[in-house]
Amino acid sequence: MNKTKRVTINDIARLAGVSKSTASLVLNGRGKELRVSTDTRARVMEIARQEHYQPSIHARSLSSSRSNTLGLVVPEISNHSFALFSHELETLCRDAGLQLLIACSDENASQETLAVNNLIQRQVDGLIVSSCLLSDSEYQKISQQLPVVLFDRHLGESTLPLVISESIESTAKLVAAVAGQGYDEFYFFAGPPRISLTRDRLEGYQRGLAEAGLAFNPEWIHHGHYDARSGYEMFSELYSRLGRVPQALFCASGALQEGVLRYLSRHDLLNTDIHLCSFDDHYLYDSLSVMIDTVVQDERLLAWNCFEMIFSLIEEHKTGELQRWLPARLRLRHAQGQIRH
Amino acid sequence: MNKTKRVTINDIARLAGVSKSTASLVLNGRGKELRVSTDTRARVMEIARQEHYQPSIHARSLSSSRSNTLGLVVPEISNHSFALFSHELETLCRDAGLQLLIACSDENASQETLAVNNLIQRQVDGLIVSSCLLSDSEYQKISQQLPVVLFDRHLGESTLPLVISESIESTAKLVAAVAGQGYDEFYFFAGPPRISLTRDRLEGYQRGLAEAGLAFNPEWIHHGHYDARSGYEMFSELYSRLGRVPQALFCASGALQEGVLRYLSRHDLLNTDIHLCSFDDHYLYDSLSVMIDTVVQDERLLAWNCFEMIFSLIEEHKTGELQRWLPARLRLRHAQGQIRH
DNA sequence: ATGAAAGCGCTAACAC
DNA sequence: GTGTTAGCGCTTTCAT
Repeated sequence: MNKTKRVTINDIARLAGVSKSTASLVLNGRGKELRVSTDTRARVMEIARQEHYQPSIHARSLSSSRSNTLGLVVPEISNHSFALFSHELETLCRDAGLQLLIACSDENASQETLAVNNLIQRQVDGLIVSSCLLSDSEYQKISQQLPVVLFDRHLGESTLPLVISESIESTAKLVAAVAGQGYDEFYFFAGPPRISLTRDRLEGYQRGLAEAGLAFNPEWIHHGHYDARSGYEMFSELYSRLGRVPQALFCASGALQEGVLRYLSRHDLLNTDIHLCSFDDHYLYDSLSVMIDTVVQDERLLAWNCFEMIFSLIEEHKTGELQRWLPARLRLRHAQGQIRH
Repeated sequence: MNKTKRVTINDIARLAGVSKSTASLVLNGRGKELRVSTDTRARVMEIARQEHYQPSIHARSLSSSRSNTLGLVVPEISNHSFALFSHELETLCRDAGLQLLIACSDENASQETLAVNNLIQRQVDGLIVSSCLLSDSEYQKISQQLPVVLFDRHLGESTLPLVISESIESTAKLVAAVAGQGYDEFYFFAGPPRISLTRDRLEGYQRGLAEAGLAFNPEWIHHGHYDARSGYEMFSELYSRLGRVPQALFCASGALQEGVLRYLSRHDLLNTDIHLCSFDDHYLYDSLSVMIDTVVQDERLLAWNCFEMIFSLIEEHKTGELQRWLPARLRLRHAQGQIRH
């Protein structure tokens, strides 16, 4: 690697026979309003083009103390919902001339802290986080230094800016719709009990049961982690305890549902009578032999709101409501099937 | 946002009563070998901790002309294979103290160029790209300035470092296995004809047909783009032309297969007699009512090889083979089904 | 064992 | 209209 030396603004200025600052103005497109002559502008631009001048973001960030960079922390980029969200956000950023830095916490608190610190070192202009921490105190502190928007999960009663799908009500509706079909058991798989995500979905689930008039049984509740392995294990354990598949099961996340599906397909259980439902949809669910009723989040809408919020925070615009609960849809495949036939 | 002023190395030095350079040495863990007294070291570290000192990456990159940053360009992060790959690569980078910058080209040449330039401006220490360009000349030029590793797709006969799944042979095997089951038509969906990805898979497909003794018919070949919409449309067009589903169909990518599945499920065609096969696997395929035979790429292996290669290129280690064709597996679900029952 | 000073590439206030 | 200059925060010689 014989890295050829970088072309700097100094080189351009020298070659164009102007000063650094003039070159800087022109190259930043602000030559016009600042009365640089048309000649000079053309000359500088031309030389820059010829020399393939690439401004150094680092030098720029250093002196302007803006990095034109946004940080995103998600639990897992390979989770389909987060992938869709990230993709959308990346597009929005790119169109706005910002670079998105994506980091994964792998659903792990200390890794999350590491990732966040790393992003701060890189002087991101704003931070968007789907956090797996229990308290918002860390982010409360950070948000004194730079705009922070929490998304997907709220941290306790945090007052920080937040974008999230409404989940209690939608879960309740989903669960009520399913429970109303006359089952006498209805299991619930979720991650750690203390995080808000779990609590909300649990609350929705209980409300749903109540609405449908199914008496709640605490033994139906299972807690693990928000990953496929955990879903697999919880189901495995449940299956061997019951000696059969449960009548109905709600998974609080797509990852858990994934684990359950893996178990079912490996054990040739896909055609048994189990009513699955879950938070988070997947396009392939439409093609499954087993039908899954879901709460569908709108990742584009989430991304758009996050972006809009962080952007106005950064630009210090006054902005609307700083905590937004966005609507989620239900996708009831069983019901649809019933109507069809 | 009253951004409280950033804590710099100057502040630390002042508070610790030492000079900038001493502080720098200590904070970079090189205090020991450079004979800074244990006292001083402890004092500096302690103060840095108290003040939550976060070094500025930009300042550091500016003076050291290394950014500890790697750039990744993929067509679509929301594509499951790329998501898995990115996740894996992100983990490897993080563990090595590097930040991964992910950009999407959306399968679009000019967007790809934009993304790459952007990453170069940010002074990435290396670039990993799954390119949708036709020629490698752009990357040939770039690679004179910084290490570039192409992955997932090769550009013509490019001699640039490359990590890719072997696809001709594996496609041939897959297609032969399917075609050997006595169909008399076997369609082929792919993206643009000129890119190597398409050409390889087409070659594999034709070889497979030949092996199975099925005479190739050019009308079976359909070209579109590598996205789900295109798969949907090609299938739609084919279906209405034939007036029925084709007997067998190979999709050259997971995205195309996605589009086909969407069409099938929307038109209630999932239980018809169609033999699907595709490049790229998905865990949910195990749970589908329609069985799909696939070529399975090993994203972890790909990521690991890319990382290893770019890393040694950056560090200027001598390294092994610079073009690696990694093995891909077959996942034959139909055959498995047949064995089972 | 520690400090002073130059310089990385760029921006922006202020001269001229 | 254009140039001068002083930083931005850090690394890295070279002195002491």
